[in-house]
Amino acid sequence: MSSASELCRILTNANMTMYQTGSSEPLQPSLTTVSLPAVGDLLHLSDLSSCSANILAQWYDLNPQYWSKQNVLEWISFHVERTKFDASTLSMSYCSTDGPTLCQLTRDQLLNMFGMSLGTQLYQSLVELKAKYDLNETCKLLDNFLEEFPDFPLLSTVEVNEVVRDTSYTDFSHIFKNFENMKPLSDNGYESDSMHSSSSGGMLSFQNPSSPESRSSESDPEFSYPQFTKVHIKTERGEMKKRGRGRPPKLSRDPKHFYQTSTKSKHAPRGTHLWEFIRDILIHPEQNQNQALMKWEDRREGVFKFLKSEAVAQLWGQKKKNSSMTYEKLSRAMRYYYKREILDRVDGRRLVYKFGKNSTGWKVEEIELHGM
DNA sequence: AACCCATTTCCTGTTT
DNA sequence: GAAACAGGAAATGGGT
Repeated sequence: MSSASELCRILTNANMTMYQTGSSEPLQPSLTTVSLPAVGDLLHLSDLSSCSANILAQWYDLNPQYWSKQNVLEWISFHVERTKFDASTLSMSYCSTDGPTLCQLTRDQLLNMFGMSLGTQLYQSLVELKAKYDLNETCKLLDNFLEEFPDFPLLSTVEVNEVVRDTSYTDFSHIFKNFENMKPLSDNGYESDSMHSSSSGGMLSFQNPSSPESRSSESDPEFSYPQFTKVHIKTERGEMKKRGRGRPPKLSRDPKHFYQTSTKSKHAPRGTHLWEFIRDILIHPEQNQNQALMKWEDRREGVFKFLKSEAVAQLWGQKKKNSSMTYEKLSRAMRYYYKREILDRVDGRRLVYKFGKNSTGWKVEEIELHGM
């Protein structure tokens, strides 16, 4: 195989790995701009960019493909605690499984087994972890390639970041940007199956899940903010001054809960605004686990309706890592879109909205044109 | 650091 | 009366 086709194959595989989910906005870095971190740093980088960097669990440092049953169990336990999932509702019929079997499960299978909330969480985590190790392997291939073809002409177009190759580097932001963009999940978290389905019937066990209460969620920096009630916030702030209107500070900013996060990517995934999230639910209804969350009222006109408003809000909250999202709050954001003409008002019809002239990507022709 | 943007949060009042 | 809708006000947090 020629060096050019070899490089092409490596990058194609990498792209397929990272974009296989058909995200609505796959920010595809071009060959001319992609920054390639040195292989030796890759795992480290993905650790840093992962929100679970502080979890030194064995499973976290291992490709899911190689997980033992115990690793799988630890991983599930971790997510049960993280989502404060009521473990007692889990069916014990899901017997133990090892990593290879787990990796064969489809998203639907996971959702069937663990439900919408935990299932989605597990699926996302699994896809991310798989991608993390797949990316690592891709870079190994690339490093080998670079050694083998040091004078490959296309290399002048590839930006290999020297700062990263230098162990004294300090700034990862540019890499995080790329890595963030390369996230395997579609932004909405209900992407089509990227884990190939196979025979396995999805046998997972939950022998001894630690109860959700047994440990504080502080173990996960990303989910370190406990659920405070309105009362709590009011009391806490009321001592300083009367709780004004507006948004209270996020607890994750509290240093007590925000330890060791200086290396974590500080920005939420970009590129998906609320209206895009809504649009994607509408144009990919098959990705909602047969939940009819929304529907078109008038496809041509862009009129749509929320069927399960709170479920959509929860999904939006999940995406924004905000478990307290509600339809009431989501709808306020929707109403702000009227002024910007991203949405047009639909009077007199509850839960019905209409895309405006400043929204894109929802028209049938657009979708067909761009293969969305 | 300061500013902007896109929300998020809260709230009061109105409509369905 | 409950659920939505409206929209003001203020706050957050990522990005520049």
